[in-house]
Amino acid sequence: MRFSEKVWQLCRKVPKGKVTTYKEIAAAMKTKAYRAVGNALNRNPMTLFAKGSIQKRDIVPCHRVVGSDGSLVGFARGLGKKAEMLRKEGIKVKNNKLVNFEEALYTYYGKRKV
DNA sequence: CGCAGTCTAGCAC
DNA sequence: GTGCTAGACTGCG
Repeated sequence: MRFSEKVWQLCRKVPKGKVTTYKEIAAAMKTKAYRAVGNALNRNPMTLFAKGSIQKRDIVPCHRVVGSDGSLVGFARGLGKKAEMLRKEGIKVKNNKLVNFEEALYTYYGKRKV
């Protein structure tokens, strides 16, 4: 479970109006299981995991997590919903893809130089 | 476009 | 308790 918890915390670290990628999260935890990251986000956070450092009030904003391409991959609630939420946060989405992706991209390493 | 790599969670035995 | 399958992904051919 440690894995999932870490994923959620990293997700919560993402400020509003910003997004992150599975790759970044996985890299932040020194892993390469991008799939496992998404998997953890998919199953656990939605069910509210009030345990340990995780606060039930602070659910994981899984909608702020996008693919490495800045595309709205996955999301069981519906990509359209995800896009809408992101747009409300100030992130522009076009055709299930982030317009200002790199602009709104939040990295745990500080910065990412193109 | 299709296959391989990586990790966790769930189900079956 | 151990083993196999499936999955919100990514990278290479």
